[in-house]
Amino acid sequence: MSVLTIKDVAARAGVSAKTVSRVINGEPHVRPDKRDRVLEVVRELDYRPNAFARSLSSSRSYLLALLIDDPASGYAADVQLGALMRCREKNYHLIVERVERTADWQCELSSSLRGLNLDGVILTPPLCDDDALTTLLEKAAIPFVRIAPSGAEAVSGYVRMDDASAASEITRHLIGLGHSRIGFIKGDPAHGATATRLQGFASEMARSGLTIAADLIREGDFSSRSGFVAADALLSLAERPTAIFASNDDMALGTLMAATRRGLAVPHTLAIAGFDDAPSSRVTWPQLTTIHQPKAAMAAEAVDMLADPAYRDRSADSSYRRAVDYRLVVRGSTGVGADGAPRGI
Amino acid sequence: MSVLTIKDVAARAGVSAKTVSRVINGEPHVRPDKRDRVLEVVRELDYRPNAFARSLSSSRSYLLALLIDDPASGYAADVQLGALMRCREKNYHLIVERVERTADWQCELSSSLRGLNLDGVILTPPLCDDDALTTLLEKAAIPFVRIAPSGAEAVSGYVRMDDASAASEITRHLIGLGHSRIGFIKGDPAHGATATRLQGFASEMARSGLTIAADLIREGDFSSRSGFVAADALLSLAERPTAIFASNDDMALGTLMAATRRGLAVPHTLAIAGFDDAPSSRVTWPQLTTIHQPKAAMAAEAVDMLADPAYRDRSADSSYRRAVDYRLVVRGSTGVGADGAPRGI
DNA sequence: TTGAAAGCGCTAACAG
DNA sequence: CTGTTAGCGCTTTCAA
Repeated sequence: MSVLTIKDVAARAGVSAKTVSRVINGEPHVRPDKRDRVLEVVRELDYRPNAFARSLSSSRSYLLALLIDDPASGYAADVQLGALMRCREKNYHLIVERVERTADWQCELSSSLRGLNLDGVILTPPLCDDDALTTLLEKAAIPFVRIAPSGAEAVSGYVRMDDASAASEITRHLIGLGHSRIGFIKGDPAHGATATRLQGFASEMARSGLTIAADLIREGDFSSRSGFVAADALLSLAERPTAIFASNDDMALGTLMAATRRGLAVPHTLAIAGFDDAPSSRVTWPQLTTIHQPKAAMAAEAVDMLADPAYRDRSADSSYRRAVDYRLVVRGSTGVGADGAPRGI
Repeated sequence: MSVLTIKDVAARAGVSAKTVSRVINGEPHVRPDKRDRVLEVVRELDYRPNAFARSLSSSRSYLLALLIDDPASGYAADVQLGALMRCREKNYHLIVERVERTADWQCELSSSLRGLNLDGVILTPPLCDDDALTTLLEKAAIPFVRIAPSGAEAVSGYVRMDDASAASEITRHLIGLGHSRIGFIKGDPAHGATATRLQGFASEMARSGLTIAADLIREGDFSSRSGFVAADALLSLAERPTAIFASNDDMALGTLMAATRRGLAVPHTLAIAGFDDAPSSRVTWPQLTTIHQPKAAMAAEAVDMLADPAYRDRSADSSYRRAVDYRLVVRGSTGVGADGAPRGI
């Protein structure tokens, strides 16, 4: 069952294999009539070039890898979707790998990726802030782009959002609603966004002349479970907050659970705000007020960078550092309609 | 910066390239001392065989593709995770592709996959029941395994669960709780599971001598939004159900939203059951009673099948048809603890 | 048990 | 503008 090769096409079209190659790759210097003839045969025979042969002889593999810490998170799903669609458009393929923090993850990952001749790697949080990982990729000379990194400007291209401003904006929204005792639930310390979001919250509180009681800031790890625990502690305070800003949606859902279990009306007795606009932010009643982060668009930009041949040499160029816009999404967990019922649906 | 090749290793170890190849691939007929020496050099040089060269000359690519209809769903995420981990174990790579129902998806998909020399493809619902797709793969001679297909036994290997029995079991649970007016929300008609789950529900109702009023069965499409709409209609019935069985968790969440919005106490006034044990089934209060489906394990089995060289020729063997066990998970949306509060956390 | 030779299907480099 | 010649790095044959 030998497969159709470039030679078959060449023979049929009455040209050399190289000419077929030129046509397929859109190279110039082919006479229009020959080009047309080749394309015709390609269609006729339904020929597809073998990706392996192609990348063995050229330097490009048309293969990107998406490295993910927690593939089950809604965040990862959105990023993946964005990358997937852009890869499809550009005729790239996407290999997804989970990076587990086992004893020798570096070795495993390295052996996994190095044989692959990848055109590039996309790093999602918190991997984008892992020095060991970025060093590894640099050593292996594999181009990479970071999504939502928190520091290390010059390391590589990246796509990020201004988390601090976004956190400030959602805080301002809560303050504008009349809240002054606002609880805050922090995320996983391994994520750069954890510090940035807290900072955005704190600076906005300060700007509004509000002080933050120390016991209103709680630890979390971005899981809904941790949000539940933190919120439960906040809600059992003698003087409990009238609003809680959980620094991602999963923890905001945990907060909503804790409130519902105690029979507190949301948003009337307790307002809740999240961050990320995860799919799950829309599956509760009330729905969550949150910050929309264009995760899919960010991933698509990352693909664009890696697909750009110039990126390989100029990955630290400022043109490969992009900031995308966020958007405050006000829903029922903080908002009330004219009828006094939570906004939504 | 030419990369390390098998020749470098051969030279260093004082053997031929072929011997190195034998060692790497675990072939027999190599003297132990030579084998050890080669392995030593491999470690020393940190050599990784080039995956492209390997698959160009052999028939295997160590590449599997996971085809997904809706990558944003919790279902897809779980399946992907399971496949990912098993691939890692077996030194396979996983390419994820979204299959969009555009005009010429077949052509796109075909060109996307055919050049890749895939060792196999994993089909998730509802793609596993798409005849056009399975035919396409058969024609291209690409082995595939279906996850949770609803029919076509002989088409390929598969891993499935007994959805009908599971639906019966959860229905029995509701009946055992004293419910007799039970609403049912159907899923997307394109999914085979939609019919099977309804059938399991209906047969258990019949077995218990209960009749199902026609207006208690509602259409949905597996989205939480559709669950909300269907549940809202059920709850506005003059004689509303005391329990609702939504045939997946997303729709059960929509049901919970509708109930909460109306101020109905769950599970006291309305019991809710879902199906799938999606991550989101645990982020509400109360948490959802559901059927646990071992999605990750199913995906892992699929990988095992495709990695088995014998599968290529005997994909229809009965040994490649597996059924996995489900498990009823009772949580707060139907269960009440000793204190009268919903079970959970 | 080992190695030499001959490709896998494609593209880079060079001629024409 | 077009074709020829060499490989890319590995595995397959087959002979030793």
